[in-house]
Amino acid sequence: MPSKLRKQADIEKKQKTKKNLLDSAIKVFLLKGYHKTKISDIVTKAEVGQGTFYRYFNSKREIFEELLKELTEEIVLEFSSGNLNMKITPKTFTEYMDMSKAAFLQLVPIIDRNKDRVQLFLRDASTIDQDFEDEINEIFDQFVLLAKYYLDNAIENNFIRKCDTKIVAELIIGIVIHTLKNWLNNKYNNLHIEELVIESIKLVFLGLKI
Amino acid sequence: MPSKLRKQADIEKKQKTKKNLLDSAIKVFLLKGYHKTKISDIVTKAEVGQGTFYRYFNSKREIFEELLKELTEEIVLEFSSGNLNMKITPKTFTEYMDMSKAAFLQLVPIIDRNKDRVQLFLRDASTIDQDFEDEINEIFDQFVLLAKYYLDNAIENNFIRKCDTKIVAELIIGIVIHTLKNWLNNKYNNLHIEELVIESIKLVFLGLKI
Amino acid sequence: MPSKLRKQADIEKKQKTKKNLLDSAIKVFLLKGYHKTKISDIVTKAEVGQGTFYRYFNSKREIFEELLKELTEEIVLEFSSGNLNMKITPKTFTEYMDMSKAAFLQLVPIIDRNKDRVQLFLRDASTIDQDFEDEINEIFDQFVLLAKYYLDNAIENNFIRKCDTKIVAELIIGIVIHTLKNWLNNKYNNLHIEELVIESIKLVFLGLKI
Amino acid sequence: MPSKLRKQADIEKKQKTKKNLLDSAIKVFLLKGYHKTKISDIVTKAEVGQGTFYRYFNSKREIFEELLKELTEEIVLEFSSGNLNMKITPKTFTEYMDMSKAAFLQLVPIIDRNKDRVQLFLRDASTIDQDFEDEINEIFDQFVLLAKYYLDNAIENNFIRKCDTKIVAELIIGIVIHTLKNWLNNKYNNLHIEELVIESIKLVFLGLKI
DNA sequence: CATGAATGAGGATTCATTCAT
DNA sequence: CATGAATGAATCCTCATTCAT
Repeated sequence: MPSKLRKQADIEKKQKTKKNLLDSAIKVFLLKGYHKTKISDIVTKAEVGQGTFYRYFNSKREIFEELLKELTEEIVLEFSSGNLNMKITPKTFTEYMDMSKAAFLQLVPIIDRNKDRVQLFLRDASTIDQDFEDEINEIFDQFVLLAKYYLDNAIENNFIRKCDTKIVAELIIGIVIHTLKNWLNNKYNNLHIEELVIESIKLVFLGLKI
Repeated sequence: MPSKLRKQADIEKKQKTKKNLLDSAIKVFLLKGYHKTKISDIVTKAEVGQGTFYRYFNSKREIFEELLKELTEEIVLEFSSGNLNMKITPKTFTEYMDMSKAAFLQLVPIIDRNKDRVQLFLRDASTIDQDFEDEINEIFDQFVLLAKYYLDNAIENNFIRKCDTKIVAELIIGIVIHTLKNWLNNKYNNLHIEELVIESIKLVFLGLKI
Repeated sequence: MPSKLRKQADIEKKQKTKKNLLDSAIKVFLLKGYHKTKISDIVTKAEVGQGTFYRYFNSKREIFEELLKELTEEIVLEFSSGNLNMKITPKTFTEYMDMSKAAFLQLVPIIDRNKDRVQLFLRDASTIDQDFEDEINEIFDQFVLLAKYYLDNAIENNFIRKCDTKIVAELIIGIVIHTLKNWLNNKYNNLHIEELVIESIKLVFLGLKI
Repeated sequence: MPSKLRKQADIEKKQKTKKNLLDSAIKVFLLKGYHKTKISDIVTKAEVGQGTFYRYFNSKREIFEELLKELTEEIVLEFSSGNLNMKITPKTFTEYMDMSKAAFLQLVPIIDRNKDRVQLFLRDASTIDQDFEDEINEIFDQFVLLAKYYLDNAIENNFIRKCDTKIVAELIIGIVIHTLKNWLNNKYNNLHIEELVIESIKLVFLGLKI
């Protein structure tokens, strides 16, 4: 009986169509911006019928939501996998600095795999509605909290000078996000992101003092 | 003849109406976001007829453009007035740091006077169209260039360590903008912006080293 | 007391303003067509305020009506003055033909004085509303009736061949109007209207036969 | 798979809807005039939604344009099919006259099939914009050129008297168009168009001479 | 399940007309 | 009397969404 195979094929086809729509959506969103993008732009890009869109998503907002969800899930996964946690307890200022560098560099592959999405969310998400703005801010805040936790820890262990760790954590995340945006906008044309990370870490840890 | 007085009165009335529309627009934009704002929202807020809007602006984009223009003009004025330039040549690292602090603090009143606009542009301008995104980036770039100029100068005079001044300038502006956004979003509820500036400068100049 | 003089001056000024508006209106109507013309176009051309228009006319239709009235009155005057009537009873076919030629040539100066109006009415009047279409047709019909009267007369006197004078009268007026339109559109660039009249009369009276 | 049949059915449906809109448009245009007609009048007549109009046409002007295009194409087809050319070389003045009569009579069925359109264009087209006025004039000019060609030919063969063929051709077309307008306006209530053609030809060829 | 024609509510835009100065 | 700023009704036009095939 082919019915089972048929069903399997159907499911695969459906998943393919959905992925096709998601991929098309992100391309168009990125090019025209979320607000200027029409459903018809997405289905034209995906080369499917207008009605097909509504078999998979209820609205433009929903497909955007799903795009964001995929990204945040990947980040959360990376977080919860413990990859971002310090595995070795640093013993010196330099070790602590190197470890921080390593922590940021671990995020690079995720961002590299999701360049389009990251760029889209950094630009458009906060202008859609309050819920999205909140969600974006929550993600940022998590990074801030993580950074603060490290900073507090480092001060306790006397690796770094005393400071208002809440503010400094925000400043660090501020650097990261702005740098990321510039990099995604190809502002540092021939520069590898690793170099940016290294220079950032050096600035934060060593400052500009000779 | 009263014709001249009449005309004068008319001109003042027109300017008042236009200002009313601009003020109303910024309030509504800020509350609902540029994209969700309808012309009818603006005229309702301004308590004028729908047609009145079109006597002064051709579209929603145009009124936004004018709001941006007013802000950039004020900034450019501040720039060109030389207020942002170093007046005293610093002689030591500390003098240089203090001077930088002072430079940033000079921007604070402009931002304070234009809180709404600044917040609006940082959030919405880049999502309207490419032209706006470019314009915003151009403004940022000017600050980056200024920062780079100072950095180059400081390195030449041996006040600070050698570094890739282009990147570091971007990092500094990144800190500033992100901090600004957070502050405008009332993230640092009870914190004075001066404290943020001071902490930022300290981070950039001294790093986290003990 | 200057009050009387003042009043006189006021009246003259009013007449001047009204004439200014009428002249401006016809120019704009001719250029953009009645329907595409806005009141604002007319007052801009006349260099008066928007409100001034409404001191003299209640609507766009009314100013058009007045323009038409002036023309029809002039034509009616010419008619009633008897200028268009045969003064001499023709005695031969040739005399009759010459007389007809003269009758048409008498209309030339009126048309020449009112070129703009004639062109405007021939093009736009019938598209404004039924009343205007009727009025235009009535004018045409009067000419047709006149022509028919002459034709009947001529047949009775054995100057011309028998024919359906209603139809032929219409045909003759058709020739005249179409020729007029072409001439007003500068289709016969270097041709004097007299030549057109002569050729027309020749065609109607003599046909193409050798 | 039914996809092909489906598509076929869709295409037919679309064509039907479009035709429905075109038919409705012409009816409303004719009744209210082009300028007084609103898009909503057309869709109400066609009994479709407002948005449906915009699936097929971008504006009122565009649907009018398409109506005109259909008519001109039919005329051009008739022209190029050679039906309007002389098939038999006339040998006498009478033969030439009969042939001319036949030529005009050949146009009658086209006009009869397209009464509405012809009437619409003769009345409204020239009041829409310059482009339309030009297009209309071009069509008239083609007929003038054809008439002139015949006249030149006839003079060469000594069938008719010498004359300014350009002017006379214009005069003839003027007769035709004016007559046509009157006929379409039901001015000759009980008169068959053939009678009009015959009387016109007689006038042009034989004149009024006995 | 896929399709795309049809829909109409929502929002933008125009312009004749009013009226306070 | 002249003015032109203000008005809002009228109309255009878009596009997310539905639904019959």
